Amino acid sequence: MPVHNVDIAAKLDEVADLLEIEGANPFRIRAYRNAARTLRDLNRDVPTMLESGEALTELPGIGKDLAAKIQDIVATGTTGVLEEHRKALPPTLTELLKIPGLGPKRVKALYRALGIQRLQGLHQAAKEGRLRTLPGFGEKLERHILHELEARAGSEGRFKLAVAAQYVDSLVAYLKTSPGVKQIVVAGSYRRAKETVGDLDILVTASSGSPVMDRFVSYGEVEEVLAKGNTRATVRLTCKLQVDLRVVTDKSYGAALQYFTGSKAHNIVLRQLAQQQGLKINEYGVFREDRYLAGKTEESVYAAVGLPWIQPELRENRGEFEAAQAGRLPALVELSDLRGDLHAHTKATDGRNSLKEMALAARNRGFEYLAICDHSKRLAMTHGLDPKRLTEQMDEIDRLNATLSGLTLLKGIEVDILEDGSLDLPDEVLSRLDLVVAAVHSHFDLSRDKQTKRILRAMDRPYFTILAHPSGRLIQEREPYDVDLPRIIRKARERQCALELNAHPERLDLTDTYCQVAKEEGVLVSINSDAHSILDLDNLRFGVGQARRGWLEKTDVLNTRPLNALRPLLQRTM
DNA sequence: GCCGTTTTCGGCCCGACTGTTTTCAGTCG
Repeated sequence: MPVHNVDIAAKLDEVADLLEIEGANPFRIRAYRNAARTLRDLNRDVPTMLESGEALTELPGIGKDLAAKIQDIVATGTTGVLEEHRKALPPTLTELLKIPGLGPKRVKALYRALGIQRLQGLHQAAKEGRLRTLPGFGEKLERHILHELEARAGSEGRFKLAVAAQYVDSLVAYLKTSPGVKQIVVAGSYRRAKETVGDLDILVTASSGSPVMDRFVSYGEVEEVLAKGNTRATVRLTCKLQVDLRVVTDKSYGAALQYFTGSKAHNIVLRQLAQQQGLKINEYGVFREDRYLAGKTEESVYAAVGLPWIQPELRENRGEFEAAQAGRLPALVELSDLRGDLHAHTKATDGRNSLKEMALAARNRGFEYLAICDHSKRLAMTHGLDPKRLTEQMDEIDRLNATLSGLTLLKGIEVDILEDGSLDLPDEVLSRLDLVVAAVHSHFDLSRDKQTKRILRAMDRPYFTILAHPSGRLIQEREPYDVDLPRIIRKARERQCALELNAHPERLDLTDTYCQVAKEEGVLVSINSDAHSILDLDNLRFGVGQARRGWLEKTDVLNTRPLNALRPLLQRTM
């Protein structure tokens, strides 16, 4: 059975979770977490490494013991230590750890005292007011838990785009090797670059008699075949992702692609427009009466109703039809438009790579510049920089810049915005940097008014260039903090500062709709990787997807500027 | 459980905050 690095990492994290609830040695737990992280960040497939005889013990944080366990997982899907601990405790307890406010101790208490094993039981007990009776719990925590549980209802069963992308890539590569296959494309919300996808819709054109359908259902990761006919099959993968495959004719390819890309709201409007012109659009083509008019390409489908082709990311019925009719569709920003990245970390705080490694990786990706923005001292856990260490880093950047060709490192900081809206480092220090990226990492639960004023106050500081991850949300994990973003966007215009679109797949923050607001207000957006390793630099593609959903064009994005045009935009005069 | 040894044992990032307490455990990042 093919096993992906993310799957192995999930098993190791599960061991760590269970050990934590049991109260095991914290360093042992950390060893499992470190190994999981190493595998997630790895740019090679572990099963492939094993096949070619590469030693896993060469990887950081993986010794003899963990290497053997990983081999077990690849071979059998599990390993002894995991099975043991799954017997000792209900394995569903790990679900509870995902609720902010619940750590191992409280989860254990919930289980021991109330017999709570899963989210459903937790919800019930919280509603009945039984949580507050436990030592260490109170009314406030109970309310908080209830709120978190209710906020996440409805998002179950969806996959983050970057996670789905991992499964998609190998499945598509597998299908491509089927005889007779011509075109393969993933449609649906995946193609529209939505931040999460519920299932995958794959379209294939193939010569008649191609065995692609049989190959699809016999893919090694298929857990269950839910339906299988001549032109359509549905399966569920072992990772629980549902995948539809549709085989269509060349003649219908464009119509099917349009139809299955959606969104539903977009397609309804398109079909209405067709109806008004006496046409009918379905997944087979555009028809007048029963006469086929178009459908080979998506362009031909839109052209049949008098519209230019509309980019998939815009297809949400959020004004794209009006823009298309007026000839005002945006020329959406592309990954290749980015000239650099304005937010990356190094080993100095919680990154994995050195300054030099980050610089070389950025240069390899064709960047012109990379801004090093490590954490400030307030984030003690990350070993945040104080003025002295920041100064040392600045000196190191100067030395590196003197020897590097083709890439300029910019001096920056991801400085914490403190509760009162002040910044975690003095102006005198910030003034010596090329840019200041400021971020909220604490006090997420201030009232809307306080949170908004806190950020507005920070934006008034003389050295404030970019507001990092403006809403603070973690997709499917943590709700955004309560803040008046339109007001912050207006402030950004007034103060001539930029907003970040953090491209980390768990953040994608600014969201698409606020990208649109920023664009309307004339506020520049910086698409930043927030890279904590050299591989994270590749996350920019997810940020670009979100930016495109937010209608951003090249000129709306700060880091599409070449360095000489960028520098004046980073300078603040007040 | 890993790592790096003065090679088989000791160190491994820890400070701030919250809600619960009545002096601090648990969680977060």
